[in-house]
Parts: sequence; structure tokens; C-alpha cells
Amino acid sequence: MARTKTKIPPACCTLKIAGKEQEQLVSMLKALGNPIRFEIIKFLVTHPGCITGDIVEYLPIAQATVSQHLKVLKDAGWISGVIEGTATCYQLDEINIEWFRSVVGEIF
Amino acid sequence: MARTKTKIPPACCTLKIAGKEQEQLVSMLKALGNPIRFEIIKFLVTHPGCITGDIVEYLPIAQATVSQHLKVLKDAGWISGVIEGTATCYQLDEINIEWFRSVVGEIF
DNA sequence: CTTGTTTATCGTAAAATTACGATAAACCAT
DNA sequence: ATGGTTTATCGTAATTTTACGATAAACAAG
Repeated sequence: MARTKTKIPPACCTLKIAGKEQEQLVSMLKALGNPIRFEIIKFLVTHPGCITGDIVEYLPIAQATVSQHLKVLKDAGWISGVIEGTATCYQLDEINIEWFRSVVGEIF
Repeated sequence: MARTKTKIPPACCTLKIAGKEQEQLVSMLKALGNPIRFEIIKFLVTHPGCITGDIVEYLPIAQATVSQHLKVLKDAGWISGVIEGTATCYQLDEINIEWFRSVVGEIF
């Protein structure tokens, strides 16, 4: 019974996204919306191709936790890892990042 | 003793943000990195100034939960609410959204 | 003043996230 | 082969998030 609809002004901006693309965007937002993971991305900007151990050295958290965060960032599409011998070299996934930036730029 | 530093290629992009601004950005990313809250923002784009009840009607979750999500979005700076009698009218916080968009645009 | 409407908050349960140590797998060097 | 590195994964504890019903506050209408 409650039907107190308010008058609807014109939209101030657009947000044309849905389905799989929206899921991907939300996943990237969620992954980056964590202080530690944001720091990892910051570190990777200035240290592209560095290995897990470098990030572990840099951060005040355990190696297992760093590895877990790297997995979240990888699954969300922020980074990619290349196995080099016993180490893994990480770098930003520039394709996905470009997509993220363009979507955010278009959307709001 | 472990010091396996890899050679550092030039940075592919910039990420000049720190301190309070970084906290604000991470907070906004985290808030939007949730499917329900993303839907709320989408709804507010096409229904600016609508009241809580409209959002509750639209979403498949309880009123208390919607109110909680609205609080998260408000605290993060995505929206603002104006009390109008017994109802609360919500709209996008265009200033903060513009800031978010420009920061994301500059950063990556 | 009483009744109905709207929304935020409280208390709480369930689920997800975050953190760690321990371990195993994969590789390199000797 | 053996021993030393590096990293992902497992198991698990602690914390945070998400969800709900119930309740209270604030207001409008009669």
C-alpha cells in the first residue's frame, strides 16, 4: 500500500552497465577497496615484474597473507603473474586496468 | 639474506596518492565493491531524490539492511541524504563522485 | 492526543574476509 | 641426490561484513 513515490528529476550522470561486465567491475572495485591490496598495486606501479618476496619484504604482513592478497588481485584482473624458476614475477594487467579506467570514466 | 631483487623496468602508469586521500579513495572503492550497493547507486542515477522506501521496494532485501547499506555509501561519500518530513531523500554526491572519477582517471 | 508512516538503530546470527603458522611443491645450486 | 629458496595452499582463529527482526524516534494526518 505504501506508494510514496517522489517525482523523478533528470539523471545527473549515466551508469549503463549490467550483467557480466557489472560483475567484473564490482569485483575489481572490491579487490582494490582494501588498504593492503591498494598498497600492493602502488608498489607494482613502481616495481613492475618484481617477485612475491619483494612485496613480502615491503609489507608488514606474513608471506601467506601476501600470497592470498595477490590471488585476489589476480582473480579480479588487476595483476598477472609469470612463474620464473621458483619465483613468480607480478605485474599490472594493463589491459584490464585500461578497461576499468575507461568504464569508470564513462559511467559517472 | 634473501635479496633476490629483480631489475626494475620503467613504470607503466602513475599512482601518486597517499595518506588521507588514499584512505578516502579506498573507502569509496570498498563501498562500491558490493553488488547490492552498486545496484543502489545505479538506482539513484535514474531516481535522484528518491526515498529509502523506494529503494527498499526495488531491492530484494530487508529495510534494515538497505538502511545499513545507505549508511555505508553515505559515510564513503557516494551519496547524501536530506530528511524530508518522516522520509529521507537520497541523491548522488556529485562533488565526491567527480573527485573519484578524476582521481581514477589520473591514476592509472 | 492517537494512529499510521517512515526510517535509523540495536541486538544478534550467519557468512565472508583477513591473518597466521605449517606444510608441500617446484626449482636451483652444489 | 641433498640442501636451500621461493611461493602457493591448507587448516584455523579472529575479525568484519551482511542480513534480519524488533524497536524507537520523528513526523503527518485525523
